[in-house]
Amino acid sequence: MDGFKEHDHLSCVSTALAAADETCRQNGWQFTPVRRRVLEILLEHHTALGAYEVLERLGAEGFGTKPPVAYRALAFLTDHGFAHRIERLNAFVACAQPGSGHHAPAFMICRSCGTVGEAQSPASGPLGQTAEAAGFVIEQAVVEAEGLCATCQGPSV
Amino acid sequence: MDGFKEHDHLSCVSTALAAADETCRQNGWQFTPVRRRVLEILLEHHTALGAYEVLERLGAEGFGTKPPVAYRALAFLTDHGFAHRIERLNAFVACAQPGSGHHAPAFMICRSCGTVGEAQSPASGPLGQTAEAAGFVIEQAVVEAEGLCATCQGPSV
DNA sequence: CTTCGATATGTTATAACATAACAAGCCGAA
DNA sequence: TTCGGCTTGTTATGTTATAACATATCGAAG
Repeated sequence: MDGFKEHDHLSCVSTALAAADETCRQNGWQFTPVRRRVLEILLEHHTALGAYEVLERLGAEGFGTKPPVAYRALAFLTDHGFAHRIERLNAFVACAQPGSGHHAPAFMICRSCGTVGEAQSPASGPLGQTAEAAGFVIEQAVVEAEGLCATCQGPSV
Repeated sequence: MDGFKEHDHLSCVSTALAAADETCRQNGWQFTPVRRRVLEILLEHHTALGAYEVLERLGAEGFGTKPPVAYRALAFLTDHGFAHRIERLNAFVACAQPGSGHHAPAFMICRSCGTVGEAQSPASGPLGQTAEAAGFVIEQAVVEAEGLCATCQGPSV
């Protein structure tokens, strides 16, 4: 599910939650209430949320109100591949490909509607070649494209 | 000059400064003392510097001591292609390809020595294809690979 | 030469993002 | 039942970034 297409968002959410549940159970990770709730919050939209926005929601629902509460849950989710940090925005999105054996993600950020789409990363490609030529070993890559999604390009295009 | 290879750093610096001088003159941009000095500071190393590190240097040299002084000079440099912001590090590097008609840069960040190398961005490549298929128009892309440069891989490799 | 507008520099103050360090609760295994 | 590991919560602070306003510089129009 890439967030740009119209889709059944309810099933999109429930699929992701179920996948997280399942993965956690299999690995012995604790999918606690805060963690689950933060994932749900991220899943509500296909846009990225700042840690403080998430925190505000948590606080309003009776969870802790201090930054570490949000940051820790977000760290859990990103560490285990249930969410991603978008460096460009200092914000977080739910992973759009729950359960897909992980993958170096690349993102497309619509500057108009804020939707963040996820794609496979160009692990090979020109950068990989340049890196190889330089003897540089890539361990992790941030690939974030900003632009306009099809919907936001409007009728004039 | 890619920062990973050994090189004549003095000429590396002077080339970049001369290119900036020249480009500014041609375009009627003011290459003022703060701006020039900030570029010099960034050029001292092939690593990224935080805005506050730059600011500290400026303050010690009689320039302003408050954040906007550094941020404005850095904005000037990045806006005109003399430096780049590295999102991953919330920091800035001098552009390694002064004068090269610009270019969507991709970066290789060595997590050991901090050196930031610059390459051409994979404008085409897998992400470009995915974007095109989705009707997403890429306006700008952040591509930052983190890993180990050849030197820092040590003899064991 | 002076006054005006554009640009640049500097300041104060505050916003936004992030983490270290410690205390308390929960829960399963010894 | 108590010990150890993990999770949650807190206080306090650190780091990165910008808005808004004051001052200065300088060339062009008057």
